[in-house]
Amino acid sequence: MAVQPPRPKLPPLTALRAFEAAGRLGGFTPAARELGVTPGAVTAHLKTLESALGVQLFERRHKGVALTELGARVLPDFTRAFRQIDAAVQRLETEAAPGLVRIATTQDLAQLWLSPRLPRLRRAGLQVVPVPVDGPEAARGIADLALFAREGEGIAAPLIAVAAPGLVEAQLPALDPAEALVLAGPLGDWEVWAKAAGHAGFQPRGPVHGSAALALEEAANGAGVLVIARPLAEAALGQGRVVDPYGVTADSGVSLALWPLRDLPEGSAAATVLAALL
Amino acid sequence: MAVQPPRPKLPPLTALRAFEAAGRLGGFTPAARELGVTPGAVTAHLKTLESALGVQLFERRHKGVALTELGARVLPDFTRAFRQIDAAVQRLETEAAPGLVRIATTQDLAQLWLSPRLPRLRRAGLQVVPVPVDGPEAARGIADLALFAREGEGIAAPLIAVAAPGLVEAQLPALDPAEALVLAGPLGDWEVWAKAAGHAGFQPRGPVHGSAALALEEAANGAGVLVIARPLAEAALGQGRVVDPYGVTADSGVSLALWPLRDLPEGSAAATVLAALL
DNA sequence: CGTTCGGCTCAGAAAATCTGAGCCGAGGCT
DNA sequence: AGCCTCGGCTCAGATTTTCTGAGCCGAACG
Repeated sequence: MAVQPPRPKLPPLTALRAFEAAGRLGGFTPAARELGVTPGAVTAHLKTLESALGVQLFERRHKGVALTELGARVLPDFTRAFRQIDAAVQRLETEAAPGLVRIATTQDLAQLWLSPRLPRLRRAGLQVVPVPVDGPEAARGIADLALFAREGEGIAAPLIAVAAPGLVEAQLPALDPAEALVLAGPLGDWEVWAKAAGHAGFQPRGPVHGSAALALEEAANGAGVLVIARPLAEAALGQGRVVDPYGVTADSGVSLALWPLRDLPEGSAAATVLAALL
Repeated sequence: MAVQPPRPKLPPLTALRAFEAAGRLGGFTPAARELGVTPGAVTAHLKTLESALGVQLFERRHKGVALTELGARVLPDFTRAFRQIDAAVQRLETEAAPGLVRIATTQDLAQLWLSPRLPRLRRAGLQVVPVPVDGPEAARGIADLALFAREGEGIAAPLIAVAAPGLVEAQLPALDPAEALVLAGPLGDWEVWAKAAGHAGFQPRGPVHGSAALALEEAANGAGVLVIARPLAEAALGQGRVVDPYGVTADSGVSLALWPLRDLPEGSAAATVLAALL
């Protein structure tokens, strides 16, 4: 008879969303990435949900988690339901701002690859906005297109070395480890490039940058030689801010990929932009 | 190019829920009732949503609001989507606690009408829990059945007058305005009863109670005569705690209604309870 | 046997959400 | 005209939710 505490409430939508993501992706950590929160937050949500319902949704394994039988049974319903919500939101946003195309990408790709290509699209009346996200997983529902580097097919992204024109002058600069600027990540892989250039085992010792834009700026300012994926350096090469003194190209294995994050209606602004950029 | 503030996010689910409810119910106030919050909270949600999207979803009319053309266009998608969520939650809860049946009702009905009937159901292995809510509108999604007084068909709820047995003794108590206990609301309508009893125009002056349980307790303790819907007094009459000294019955126009808040699968615990209580 | 992976816990911080009270304009009523 | 009611708005402040960050722990990997 005890009529529970004051306000009976439905389980919080945000906890349900966490359950859905964790179930679909098979873990709290990937779910956290998708939701743009820390894993601890997901843990907390699931704990809330499970204790509110008095049921276990996940089995805690030594490494990771797995849906319980009950969890697996109800998950598809939630996946469907949230997909519908996302679709409705997408539609609303599209209708709210027709002609606006959001591209989820990294700061670097936005600045060095996308930005130079936008003016032409703008002139065609398409409003394109880069949305900075940590990774493709976090792009769910917040953009129309995704642009990221990834292994496999796409826009080729071979590695080249670049340096300030002033550094080259009459002769090729010697490869000095102390002046070898490093861009972290596969888009700035010195090892691969050095091998292709016949300097296998070369150890760059210059400053390490996380940002391609900054690394490129440094190179343009004469700080040294930088290995970088060509598409990122194209604008700077075109403006003569850097040059490719060695002419050595190496395949990094990754390429730039641009893909739709949802169904793009035929002839929609997003579809047009996608076609124009490829 | 300005890459907006740090974290691009999807519109908060709770604001979307507010939009859906307001759109479906045609106003912020009814939506607030359904969501169990104040109208101000709904106003705020809609403001958030509209400014996040940069779109007007509602036209503000002098009295109330109306969906804009855009709002009306997208509303059905959201209604469908949230219905799916609710259904998924219902299913999850049912699977989490099979045999548990939640009945949304008022404190009074739970205590005076439902409670006496539960032991029999419990003996049949059905776990029935009353969920106290403000009104039927607020019951959405948090219970399986709803039990409320309302105009129209249902379990008849004629008005009778009751008093403590000690008050009656040898003769009928005179109708003393000062000892006429009042239960607020249609389930305690003195005017209707008095007219049926041939005392048209009688003005009760006793204490006014909002709670039927409390009013009945007062009557049982000899505080005076109380007009109340018979179903609420049945248990007390059966125990001899109060008696019906006048034997006058008046139709209040309202009755008790018990109805399902969602599809009840054939043979489910909720369906069984519904059948047993009617 | 050290390292990595993934989840858990806890305290504190930040943000979302809610309330309550009063305001305002329009329409209905007398 | 004057009064009342209705429904939404605003604002400050309170409350609750949600999130982070740092450290812990056990198992699997190599």
